[in-house]
Amino acid sequence: MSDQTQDVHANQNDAVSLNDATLHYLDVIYRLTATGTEVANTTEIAENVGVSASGASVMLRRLAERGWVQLTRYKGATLTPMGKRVALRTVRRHRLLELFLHEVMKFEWHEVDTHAHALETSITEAFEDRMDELLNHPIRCPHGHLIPAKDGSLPIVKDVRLVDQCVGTAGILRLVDTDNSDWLKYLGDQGLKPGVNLKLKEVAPYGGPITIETQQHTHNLGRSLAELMFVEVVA
Amino acid sequence: MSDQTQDVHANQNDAVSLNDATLHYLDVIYRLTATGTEVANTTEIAENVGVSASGASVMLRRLAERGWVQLTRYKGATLTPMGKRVALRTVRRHRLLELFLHEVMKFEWHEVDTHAHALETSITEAFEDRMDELLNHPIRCPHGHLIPAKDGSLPIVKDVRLVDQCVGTAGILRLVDTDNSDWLKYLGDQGLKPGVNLKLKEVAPYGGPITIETQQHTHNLGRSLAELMFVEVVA
DNA sequence: GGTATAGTTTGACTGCGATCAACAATTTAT
DNA sequence: ATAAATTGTTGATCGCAGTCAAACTATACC
Repeated sequence: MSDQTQDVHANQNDAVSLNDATLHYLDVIYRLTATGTEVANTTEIAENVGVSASGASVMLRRLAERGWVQLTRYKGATLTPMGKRVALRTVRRHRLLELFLHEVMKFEWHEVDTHAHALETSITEAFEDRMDELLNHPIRCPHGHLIPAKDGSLPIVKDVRLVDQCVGTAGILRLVDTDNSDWLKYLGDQGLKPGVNLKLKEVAPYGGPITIETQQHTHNLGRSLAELMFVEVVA
Repeated sequence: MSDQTQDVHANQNDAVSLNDATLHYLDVIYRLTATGTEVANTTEIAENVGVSASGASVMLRRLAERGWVQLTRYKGATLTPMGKRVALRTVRRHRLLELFLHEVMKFEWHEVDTHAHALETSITEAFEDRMDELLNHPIRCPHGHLIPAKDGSLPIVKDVRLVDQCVGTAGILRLVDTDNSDWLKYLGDQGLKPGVNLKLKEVAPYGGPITIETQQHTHNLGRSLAELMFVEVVA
């Protein structure tokens, strides 16, 4: 309780009044650790934030000192529960923004990530809430990623990896798990966006292409693209 | 052409890639000098930016070194033509955002300034353009301020100060020149927003109140509020 | 098990935008 | 015209987030 206690306390509760850099790092670490991988390593983080590895290293120490991340030297970083709350708030804003940009501002689904990124740390809470209302409390962004609630909770869904299904499975495309603009544009142009009904027709062995069928077309997709797709199986 | 030439050149053309602080100062100086007053003085600027006078003084020197402002020591600052271009771009974004927040996001007219301020330095150019399209290339923000074009030009209008008109003059309210949320709320609640038809009924002498008449009501306004209002006179 | 290599951290330093305290210039009042 | 009050600038210093070069693990290979 010496002299620089003030903003630590302010921050504890509202995930909002943190600076851009902090929010950006926490967001990156969240995304890197959300997918199975237990810890995010320095180089990965540095690349995703867009700074040198040494820069990231320094910043990670700061974030650890402030209680946002759990750091094991020479190993990697994870978010503390507090850090995760903050990150989820940024993720919420990002995904709400993506949907807003798509639905209201009529941007293409492969463009929204960039613009959402520019805005995610600047919008006011009222703006966040207003988007949520306007969009009717949505659950997913245009790519199908889940939108966390303000308390950090995530909706429960039945997404499964398309490439893990057996041939003949039918389902609804729910998520295309990438923010790579080119891939999104390609898939979008083929009509492969969340909501579309599809059936798995063929899976070539040894990482080969897969064949899927929609109402209109049959598509042949390379494995790396196919691996981005998650579906809800329908009986 | 030594070693730190890069961003000076980048900035010269696109008013966009400047940091928040610079944009904020230029915006403030623009607003302070737009209304007749030839130069903006340090204290005024400091107050409007929200920093100490000494902080503003230092920053002003930096802005002068970089060619955005014309500085006369102990006198005050004005924008250079280059600085004015940049400022007008921020003003454009701010006012487009205000209208967007009002029309699309359904914020009240007294709320939009705050939220627009949070966003004005972060939006992408595409977002700016999209707002402009969506709103049909508007000319005024919700309070009636003019929206500069991307080249910095301002539409030509016939706004005149209400308090300078003689009793009996009828006109359309075009501009309420303040961003004070309380005053705006008060006037808005009375229906005194741009677009409304009104007639000047009485002007009390010695800075006393004025009386105006609209379709529905007769309003008595203190001089300071009345002075915010600009009208287009109709014959 | 010792060494090359990839990944990580440290140290010295930079730029930016602030602060406060002290000082200087300008303006106003007597 | 000088003193007092106001306004503006400077100097020292801070915190933040970055850089590069050098030093330091951790691990994988032979």
